[in-house]
Amino acid sequence: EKQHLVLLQIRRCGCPGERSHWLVCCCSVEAALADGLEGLTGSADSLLGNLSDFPLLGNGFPLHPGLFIMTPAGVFLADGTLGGQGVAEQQEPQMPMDAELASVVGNGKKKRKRCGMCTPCRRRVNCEQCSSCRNRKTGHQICKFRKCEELKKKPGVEVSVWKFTQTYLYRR
DNA sequence: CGAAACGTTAGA
DNA sequence: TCTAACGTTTCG
Ligand SMILES: [Zn+2]
Ligand SMILES: [Zn+2]
Repeated sequence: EKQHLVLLQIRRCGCPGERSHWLVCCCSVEAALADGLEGLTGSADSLLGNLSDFPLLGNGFPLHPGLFIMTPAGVFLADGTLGGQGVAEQQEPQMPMDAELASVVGNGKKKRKRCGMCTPCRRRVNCEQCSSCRNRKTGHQICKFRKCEELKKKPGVEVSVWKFTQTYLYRR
């Protein structure tokens, strides 16, 4: 099924030495309404249907469909999906990062929490013999027998593809 | 590379 | 304010 998102801000990504791409910040309709974002009052339906709710869309951002790559660090427009519309000249490279943008971008870097369900998580006593236990003062690591199986995995960059249409994004 | 040390942050 | 412990940096 489709999941609609409210577009908060679009700006050029400031990655040094990289080809430029767009950073698209969005949030759920519910979150936008709860926050009372300027210009975003009313029902979800009216939000999604009205281009004037997204002023940045009228500021040179290409409206035709493109592919977006969602990562914990933000939403990126895949290279080569714009069909050469002079993207590079359309916006200042550095816009001030407001709180909204920072929270969206920062989500990917938040500290992960133990799952609480795996066998190590359910263990409640430190063994006091593993290297983590013995080295607790300087190591700051949980007992090796209590280390969550999920946290042992790489921070796993979850990437999914989103489709862009006139005024909203939806997940395929 | 893995392990240790360090810096940091979420929660109590 | 303190503790636990994740993420990052440094070490071997
Ligand atoms: Zn232990
Ligand atoms: Zn776990």
